[in-house]
Amino acid sequence: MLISELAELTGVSARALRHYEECGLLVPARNSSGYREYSASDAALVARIRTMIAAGLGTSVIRRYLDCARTGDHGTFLELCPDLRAELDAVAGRLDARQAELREQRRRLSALVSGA
Amino acid sequence: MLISELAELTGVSARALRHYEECGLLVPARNSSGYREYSASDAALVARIRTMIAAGLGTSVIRRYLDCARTGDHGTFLELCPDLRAELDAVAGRLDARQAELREQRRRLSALVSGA
DNA sequence: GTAAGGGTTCACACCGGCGTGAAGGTCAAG
DNA sequence: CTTGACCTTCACGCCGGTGTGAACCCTTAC
Repeated sequence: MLISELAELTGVSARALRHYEECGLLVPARNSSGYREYSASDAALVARIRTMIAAGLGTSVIRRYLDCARTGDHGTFLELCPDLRAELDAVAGRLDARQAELREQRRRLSALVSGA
Repeated sequence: MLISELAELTGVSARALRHYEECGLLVPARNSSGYREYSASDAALVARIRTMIAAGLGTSVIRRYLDCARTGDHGTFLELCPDLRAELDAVAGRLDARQAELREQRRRLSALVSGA
């Protein structure tokens, strides 16, 4: 299918799909006219990518994640990529830090509004 | 005092002080050579600005906040600027929303790490 | 032939506080 | 006069997923 079809099917913009290709997340075949030709299974891949983006992962981490998944289809593939595990932990740490930071900001803001 | 003195006194970089001037937060006098000339009371103002930045306020909101404070030195000046109150509430809302979003991201990430 | 509606590849805009040069003026000290 | 440590005003870089044109090619229908 062409890019606009996959876009409508997944609810992701064509621009985003091209972006995913730029990042090496989802590289479709090309037909004789140079048009991107997606397979039916790509819709599921897009869904996985969206989930990971929604989890706060950057495209570079997602790429490594997907590479892990591709090379380790059998069993718990995460064990095959210890670096990835560390990377995910790092992301989690950053999320937690940002969360704590936001809590602190919120506290200061409340102090300003009430006590100003 | 000159900019580097205020910078050292407050622990804020000279670049940041120039940035605050750009944003209209702290506009110092100039001496005959064009050098910024800060007054002693500016140190306290810088501290207030830092507090507000730490509370998640952007420079434009801080500017309005300071203008309010300047025009309403007597009494509870926040009442003089109902728009400002609304703006602070809006900022608080955005902080809360971002916080909820981060919590959701964190949840999804945990699901990915454990359940992948 | 041509208009319409796909597709393609750049490449800038965003958001924002500040780091970080670059190019050049000012001034006290040697 | 010169060195050096200040100061000044630009102005780009960051961080990154995506919106939004611009300029141009493919294909189908009239």
